[in-house]
Amino acid sequence: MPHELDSRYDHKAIEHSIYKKWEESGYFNPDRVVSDEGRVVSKKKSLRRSKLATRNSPLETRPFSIIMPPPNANGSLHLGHAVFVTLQDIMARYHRMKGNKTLWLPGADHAGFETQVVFNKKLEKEGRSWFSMNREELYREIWNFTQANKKLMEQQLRKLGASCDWSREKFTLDPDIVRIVYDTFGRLYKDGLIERDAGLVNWCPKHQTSLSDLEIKDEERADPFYYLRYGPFTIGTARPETKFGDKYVVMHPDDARYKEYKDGEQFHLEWINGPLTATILKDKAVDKDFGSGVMTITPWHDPVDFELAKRRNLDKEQIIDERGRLLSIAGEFEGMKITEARPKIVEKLQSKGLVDKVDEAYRHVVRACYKCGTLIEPQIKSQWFVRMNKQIAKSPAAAQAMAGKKKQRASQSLAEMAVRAVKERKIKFYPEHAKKVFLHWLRNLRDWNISRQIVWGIRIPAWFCASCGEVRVMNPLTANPVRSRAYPAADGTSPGDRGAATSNGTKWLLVRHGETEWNKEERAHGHADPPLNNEGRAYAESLAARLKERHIGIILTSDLSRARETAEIVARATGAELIVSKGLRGRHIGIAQGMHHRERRRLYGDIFQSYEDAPPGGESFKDFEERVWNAFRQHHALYRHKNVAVVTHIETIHAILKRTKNWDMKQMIAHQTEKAGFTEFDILDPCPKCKNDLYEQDPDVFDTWFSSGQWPYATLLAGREKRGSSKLEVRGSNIPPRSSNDFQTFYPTDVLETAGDILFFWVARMVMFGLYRTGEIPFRNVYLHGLVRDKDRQKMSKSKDNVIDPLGVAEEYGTDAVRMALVAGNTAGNDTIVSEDKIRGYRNFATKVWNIARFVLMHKTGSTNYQSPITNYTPKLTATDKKFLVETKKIKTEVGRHIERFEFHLAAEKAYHYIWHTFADKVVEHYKDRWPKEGEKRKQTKRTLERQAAASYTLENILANSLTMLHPFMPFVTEAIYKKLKPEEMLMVKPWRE
RNA sequence: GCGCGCUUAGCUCAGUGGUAGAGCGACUGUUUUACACACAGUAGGUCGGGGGUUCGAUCCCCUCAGCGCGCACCA
Repeated sequence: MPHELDSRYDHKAIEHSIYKKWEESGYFNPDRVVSDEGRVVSKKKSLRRSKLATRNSPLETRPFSIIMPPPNANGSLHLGHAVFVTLQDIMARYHRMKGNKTLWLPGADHAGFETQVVFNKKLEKEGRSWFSMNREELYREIWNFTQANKKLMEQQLRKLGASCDWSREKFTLDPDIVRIVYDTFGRLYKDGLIERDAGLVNWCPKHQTSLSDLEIKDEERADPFYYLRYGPFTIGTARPETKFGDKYVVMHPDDARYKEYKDGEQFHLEWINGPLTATILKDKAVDKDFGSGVMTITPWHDPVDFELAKRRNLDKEQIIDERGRLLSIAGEFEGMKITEARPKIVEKLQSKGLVDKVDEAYRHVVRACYKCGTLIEPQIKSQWFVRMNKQIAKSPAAAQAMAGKKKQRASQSLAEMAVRAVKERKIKFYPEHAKKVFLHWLRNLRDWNISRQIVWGIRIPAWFCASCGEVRVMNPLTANPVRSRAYPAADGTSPGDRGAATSNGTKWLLVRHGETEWNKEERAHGHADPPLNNEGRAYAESLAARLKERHIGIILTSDLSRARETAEIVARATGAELIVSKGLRGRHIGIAQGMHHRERRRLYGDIFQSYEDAPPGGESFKDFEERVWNAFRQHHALYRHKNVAVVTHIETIHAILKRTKNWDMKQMIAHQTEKAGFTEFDILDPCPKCKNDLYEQDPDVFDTWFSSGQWPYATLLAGREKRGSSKLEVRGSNIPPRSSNDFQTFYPTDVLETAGDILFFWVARMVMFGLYRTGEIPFRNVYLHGLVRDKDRQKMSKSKDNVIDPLGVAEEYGTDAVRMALVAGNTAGNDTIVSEDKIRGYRNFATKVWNIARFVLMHKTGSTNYQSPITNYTPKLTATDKKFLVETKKIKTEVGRHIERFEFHLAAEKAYHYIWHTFADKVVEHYKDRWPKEGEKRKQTKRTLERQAAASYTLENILANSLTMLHPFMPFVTEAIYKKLKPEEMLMVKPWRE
């Protein structure tokens, strides 16, 4: 019997195959136009069909687009993701049924720093760390890690019923996305909105990178506050360890207590490590009422002091290094961590009588890395900053280029552009008050540091001339190719480099040879010629692997075995041509040859540090450098258009670096050996300033939000280059070729639906970049959802063990139940409470819907269940039947209106309430009377049969409408039921208004 | 310090200028052929305190209190 239904809805048996049918139908792709019969027809044809044309009135065929916030490809989806999937899917499904050309574009984010931190935790468990890995290794491993997660995540999105267009899926590291990100960087640079500057950055001593102002969290805590005697003054500080170099003492110009002192006046004092000359400054930056009203300044490690020093052009000195240890200025405290040093410094100050008093319970706010909680140590660093408040001189070149027409706009900054768009109500916020928060933030915005000292991300497309430091910004994916060059994703530059060329297209690498027994014994080689040992050969193999992906054409090496053997191993692996050059030999050290380094330093230390003096029987550094440089220059002239690896001796590398970078001996010696062991140059068009062509690329990568901030237009433009989707074609469906103008069709997008906590991180940046590059807002509406909490209002976290795995509960109660639980009671901007009880409640509702359908199908015209003869009777609708029908349509319209107003909870609750408490409780109950009860002997007349036919018709109609209105919320169970009702059709594309 | 919210039934939350709703929970009854993942019913709130506007306020305004969040350079 065709309409036999079990009394329970078995989601497990059905969900997977339903999703598969949806996906294979191709209806997730907006390029498919749906006819009323549910078949796909070509666009031109479909418009000629009058029926379709009627339904798809101009209003309804307008496109509707949502770009999915790309989940981080570093873990599996949690309930927060399930919330966005549900809300966005509701909109997508509703608009698709309404007849809009609906695009929901999925993606994944590489999530730079976050992912590298997550990955590092994994490494730490294995006893490894990112700091002990080279760039390529680390990049490759994280690449594989994210790809695996991404795949998993896509499956999870499917499980949640996401009706997104997989053929347009994007990853933030896709080459076509990266190209656009590079382009934006270049244009911002040209417009003067991105500058490289030595600014004070938030430095995380654990992760060894700078962070933006948004990536730090404030933490209130109690620390001792020390009052120290600084000459005639008393200064207050919570950080005595930064005070070693303080030589300016500042007070407010109006402070009567210090009126006898004059700005610029100098005095001598005894300080932590001895006498010091200090200068008095009068400046309004000082708060008279705080502490003693006098402070000394540490510009290198404090934002206020930095600003003051910058404004008044004062000296700045670094006190604390990147690992959080004191530098040599600290004298006896050098090398100590600040936590360790602080009490000892205070002790010393005390012993010198310099401590006035200590306030032990001083409460203040410290800033910490938002990922690891390590205290942020401000440092001065040369980094790339986006100038948020700098006026763009003319209308932005970027927007003109993209819009293809001139946009006349007044001079304004990135922040002002965004403020204006919001104030002009071009972008609406849900909840509305988010607008105030948004504007408040924009108006207090500071420059944004986008440099990150990590590997995982899009490498900044900026090069520095190795000789004079001149900056060159270019898009390596579009710059004029001299020759094509393939960069694999794992080479540490960026996957965007694949198959692309830079303006000159070649790389020169200076790499060190493998180890010999002499190296192991720490004996100096000179021109002695021991072979590689086992470790040396193993190193050569790993070097070969590292170089293999770089398409090395030529390997230059010296004729000495250790270099030459290393080079041969690399040549075998890479297929590169080997060129042996005696000129590249290391320094000839004469009598010191074979000596232990310590011995050599003891006997000849001065000579080896000197430029002109030669050791007995050996070369002076000057002669050595000349010889190496000549050889290097000759080869460089011959092979500069090829990718070259120079496999040679560490002194040779040092000599080349010294010449290239114009170092003196001191600078060269200070250069760290391990860094020189793998030096990478790009050979570009000669530097306009100094005519040299060796460049080094900035090793930093972009803050991840710099790329995701461009997501709306990047995804839509990137899609332009690709036609069709091989992925879906493989599955045997007939997806038409990708529309070539996604950007024109779908931009600006309709809704940006995302978590409220990334309003600044993401939403604000998208608005600014969108306006800057396209001249238009990226989305018309911003809907923000809150955090998911458990029934005790607790934030879900692994440590609290209250995490609900969305896929787990979906497995147990059905995806539909989870989706309903996530949308019911979920208002814009507020946190959502989800408990298993709530999910169970909506599972019960799914069963309810199922059983309504069971009843309707049992009483359906033609059903064999009751051996109903009503098939032959024309339904004669009674007034009640009509009333019921009208009511359903009214509710359906209201549900739709709520969705359009972003009142998803009201829509869901309305549909729920109607279906359960009207349709089931009243309508179905009402119709039971039209059929004879069991055992009842009621005479079936023409009239009763007509009334039964009317009941059947009405019930079926109400069921279809109920399924329609519920489908956006509970897509699986509704589609499953609809399949029983109309086996040939698909509810997902059933017109909403039918 | 500045800004933004929240305070409604035991719990979690909706909601409206005309003296309140849902889910879960509690209690009573019911195995009636759509559904016990159900049905019928019951109890439970002076809508944080105070003041104002209004014919009328839980809803609008002011104020106080408690809670939460965001921003902020007080060394």
